[in-house]
Amino acid sequence: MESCRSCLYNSALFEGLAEDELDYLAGFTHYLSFRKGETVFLQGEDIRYISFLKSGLLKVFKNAPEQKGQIISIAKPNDCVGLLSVFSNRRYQYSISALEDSVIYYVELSAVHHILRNNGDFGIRLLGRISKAADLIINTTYDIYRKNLRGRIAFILREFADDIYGSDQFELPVSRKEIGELIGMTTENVIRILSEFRRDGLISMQGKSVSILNKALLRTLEKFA
Amino acid sequence: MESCRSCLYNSALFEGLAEDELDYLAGFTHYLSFRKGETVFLQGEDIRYISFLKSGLLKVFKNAPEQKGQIISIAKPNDCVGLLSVFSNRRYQYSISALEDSVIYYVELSAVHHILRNNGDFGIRLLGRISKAADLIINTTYDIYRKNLRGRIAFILREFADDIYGSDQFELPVSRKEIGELIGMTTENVIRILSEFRRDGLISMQGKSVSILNKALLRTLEKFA
DNA sequence: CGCGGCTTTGATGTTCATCAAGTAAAGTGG
DNA sequence: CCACTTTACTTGATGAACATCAAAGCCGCG
Repeated sequence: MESCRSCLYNSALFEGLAEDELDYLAGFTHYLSFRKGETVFLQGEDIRYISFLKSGLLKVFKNAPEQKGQIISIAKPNDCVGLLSVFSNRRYQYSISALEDSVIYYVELSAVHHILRNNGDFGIRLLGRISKAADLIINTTYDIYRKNLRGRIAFILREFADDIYGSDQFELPVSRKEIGELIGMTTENVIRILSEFRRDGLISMQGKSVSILNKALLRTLEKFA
Repeated sequence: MESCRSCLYNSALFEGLAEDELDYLAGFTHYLSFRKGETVFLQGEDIRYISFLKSGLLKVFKNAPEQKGQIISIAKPNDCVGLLSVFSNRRYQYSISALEDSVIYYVELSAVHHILRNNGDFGIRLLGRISKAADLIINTTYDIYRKNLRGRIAFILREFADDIYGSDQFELPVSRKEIGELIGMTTENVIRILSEFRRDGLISMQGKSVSILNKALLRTLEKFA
């Protein structure tokens, strides 16, 4: 399938592979579309694919019995979802659902294993990518929990603006409650501090629309609060 | 060097390698001893080896400018130290120092790369180990920050007993301050809660000697507090 | 139309960090 | 080896940060 072939080619994960290797993988690749809100897979399901997000936005979370701080990360296009689980567990350690309409490509794990066996350099690059992903999650987690609540909100606002939307104006793809789960605070305090930021002229906001007005101050808050 | 050869053979990291591959790696392996308190390496140093702990106990930490929550983990024998950084960064992202007298084996990274290039299955196993290590750190970190202070102390006491020493009586290898850095709380509160646990008959303790007296209750605290 | 989930604000209480002050232990130099 | 300094440990008092509880408005949906 030509579209799969070109998608693999564009994916950072498979960069450096030879033409024939990409062709081989393309034969074991398909994609699925998900509507906003739909579940992609659930924690505990069997892993049979390496999956990566082509377009849209996903949330990665632990579906623990109503606990807090259960959203691990937000995946954006070209992220490999569940990469950490893929090689260490037979089953997913996280659940994934779509925050926006999304398209996900699936490459059969057995086919990736086949390439890995014959191409050690690909393995080395994959090791690098997985380590970097893990490093990032670990560092981010420690960072967030060192900050006070204002710092956490500042952090997540800047992350949406810079890393996800590339713009200081955006629509929040998540509820206040989900923001709370993402950065470890209660819904009420998320709302309180967002309101406070609006009162102080740091942001403007109505519903899920947010504009960042004073990014410099936001960055300062993120660091020193 | 025969001792290196047999050590590699016993290390879980290299299991599944052929005789000649182990021989090859042994030629690029050496070991060093560290006294309690000595620095093994510092965050920012160049990575040239895959290193694993043969005996002793290490602490893995961020040497941020006096911040809290800066100890990432405690490494015990057969753990690969800095494994997460090895494939993703040229320099260590963490510092390591010895909590007890320790012996560390070093395998030259270039030699490991050489094996990886020619043995894809080794790469797959390494991917699994790295993913598992990352998964564990991430899960543990989230777990700890969900708990209240009593739960955190209960957690770390059980971890020392079960995972590190395999006994309900042990000598703490770390100061109260370091416990605080490990589980994200102040030194004073570490002491307060340890004292409280002693008053309530959960543990007995003098100096760094600890005996766990009521493990069931400790486990309950760990879960529901 | 009414129900449930999301949002918002205020009041209250708990948990935890900070500050302070003192004792014990451990290293250091004469 | 002893005075001296520093570092670790301990307890109590205080205050700040944050969660919890409560109540009301809002919105989408069956």
